[in-house]
Formats: sequence, structure tokens, C-alpha cells
Amino acid sequence: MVLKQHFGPRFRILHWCNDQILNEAFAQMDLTASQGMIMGYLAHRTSRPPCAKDIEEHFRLSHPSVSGTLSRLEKKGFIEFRPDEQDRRCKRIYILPKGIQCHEQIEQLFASMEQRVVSDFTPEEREQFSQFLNRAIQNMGGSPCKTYPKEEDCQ
Amino acid sequence: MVLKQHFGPRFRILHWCNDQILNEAFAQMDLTASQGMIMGYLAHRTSRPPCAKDIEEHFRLSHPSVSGTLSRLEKKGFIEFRPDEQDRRCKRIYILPKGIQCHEQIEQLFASMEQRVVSDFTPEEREQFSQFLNRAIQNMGGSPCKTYPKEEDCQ
DNA sequence: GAATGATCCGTAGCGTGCTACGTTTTATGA
DNA sequence: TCATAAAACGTAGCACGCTACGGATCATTC
Repeated sequence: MVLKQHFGPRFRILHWCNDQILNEAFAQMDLTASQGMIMGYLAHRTSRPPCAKDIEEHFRLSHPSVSGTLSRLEKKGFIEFRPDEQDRRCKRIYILPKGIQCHEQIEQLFASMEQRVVSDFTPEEREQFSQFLNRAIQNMGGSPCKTYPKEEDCQ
Repeated sequence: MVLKQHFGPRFRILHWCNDQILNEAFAQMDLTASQGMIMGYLAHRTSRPPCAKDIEEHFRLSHPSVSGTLSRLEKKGFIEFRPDEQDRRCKRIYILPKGIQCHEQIEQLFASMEQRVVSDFTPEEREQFSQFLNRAIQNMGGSPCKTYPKEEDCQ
């Protein structure tokens, strides 16, 4: 019996595994994977604190999705909102000490995940896999979310 | 500025794109992507009608996830539950006419998605991509969900 | 200046995933 | 046989995506 492997279900599994592992690891910081993802982004924004809109565009998420996660982060004391004085529509997001504390850990966690996914790949295979993923995303009409540049603003 | 592409976010995007496209296409059948996935599975079960447990194992989903989706399918008249007489704990799932009607369309939809994802890949690249995905899943400690064998039971 | 449109945010409501717990039924073993 | 374990399902409650609205503030245009 030929078991044809489909792509869609494997994308689902891949995402699910990633999420599960991160959720478990983030739990000890009182964070979820989604919350950690946003905290990681915030810590990289060395210039002006972002507002919700920036996060939405960066991760290609809807406003309510981001809004909900941010409010949970606020409730837990990781971040704080302060209105922008130039534009009172915007609420700038500031990291609180509790959020800064786990920056190192978050970095390490994401780095180890990146390593783990392709741990038995050769450098060439990693590169090729990366290209394949980008092409698949392109084929589905998507564009990958920006990722975290080092030491620079993501703008 | 070197923008390092991370794997995790791309798995998320890939899954998200897949889901969005399917959701949009399934909408005209009054189904969602998850519901369509399960309907596709049911139509392939030529032998004994499955119970919720079978679906959970097949797709590696929790019981409440499957239970919720099944009850929505029941409410919309795609399926029906009938208790197993041998084992009264099990509720066997039967496809109703409304469900059978869209079988062809579902098949075609999934097939076209499979094609689309790797539409600009050579056969060798498809194979290699497939292998990479399986290795990545393995590296994350997961196992891909079974996929639909032709004409045979998935047991 | 006042009206119009764009931008950013808030909220309601829903689908789909999860964990944790309880219920019923079946299987097992002293 | 009767108690206990295992298996299947049910439900509560939550996180996190989404769409579809509406409200407040800014920008533009007359």
C-alpha cells in the first residue's frame, strides 16, 4: 500500500510541534509561544517602541490577534502601554523589568529551536530546505514574516 | 543587514497560508478546512465507520478538538452518530447524503493544493522537500499524521 | 473651518487547538 | 464475583487565530 505523504498535513504537524515545544519551554517564564514571540520582537526594537500595528505587520497577524496577546502580556506585567503624544491613536508598547529579565532566555530558546529543527542537516541541506520553504510560501501566495535583524530596528 | 530566515515562523506561515486557502475554498461547501479534512477522511473509510478515537489518532488531535469539530459537522447535517452495539462507549460516525455530495470536490481541492504548493518544483525537488519535511518533523519529536491511502481502510 | 476619508484601536463572536476533569462502559484480576 | 483499571466520550475553561463591526483620532480636501 502506497501511503502518499501530503504537504498540508505536514505543515500542520510541523507548526504544531514547534508550538508545543515552545509552549512547554516558555511555561517556566509564565509565557506562551505566541507571547514569547512578541516579547522577542519587542526586545529587538532598540529604537522607538512599537505599537500594535507594527507587530501586526511584522508577523502578518490580524489586529484582534495581536491585541489579545498584548493585553494578556500587560495583565501579567511584561509590558505596559503609553499613548504616543504625537499621535494619540497609537499606544506605544514598553517592556517592563519582568519582560527584560527573560530576554536572554527567549533568545536562547529560539536559537536552540532553530538548531533542533535541522540538527541532522548538512549546511547545504539547510540552505536548500530554506529555499524550498520560501518557494512553497511563494507558491501559496504568502510572504514570510520578517525575522529579527540583529541590533537594528525592523522598520 | 543580514535578515536571517528562521524556520519556526515559516512553518507558521506555511500552515496559515494552507489553512486560509482551504478555508476560502471550502466555504462554498459550508465547510471549514478542519471540517473538510475530517470529511475527506470519512469518505475514505470504506470499511467500518470510524469513531472519534480513530480520527484523533489519524490526525494526532486531542479528543476535545475532534469532538468539537464533529459536533459542528453533525449540526450542519454532514454526519450522524450511531452507537456501536458491540461497544456502547463508541459512537460510530456515518456520512449523510449532504456529506457524500461534496466528496468529489473535497478530493479535487486537496489534490490541487498538493499541486500548488510545489508547482514550480521538479520531481526531484519535490521528493527532496518531502524528505526534508519528514526529517524536520522527526527532529522535533513528532510523527506525521497518516495520510489517506487509496481505497483502503486506514487501520 | 468643516466634511470626508484613512488610520489605529476596541470589542463581539466564532472555529480550532489545548489541558484537566468527570462519566459511562468495558476489560482485567484478585 | 466484585473491585479496580482502562477506554471512550462529555464538558469546562483557556489561548489564539480570524472576520466584522464601531469609535476615536489624524490627514486631506473643499
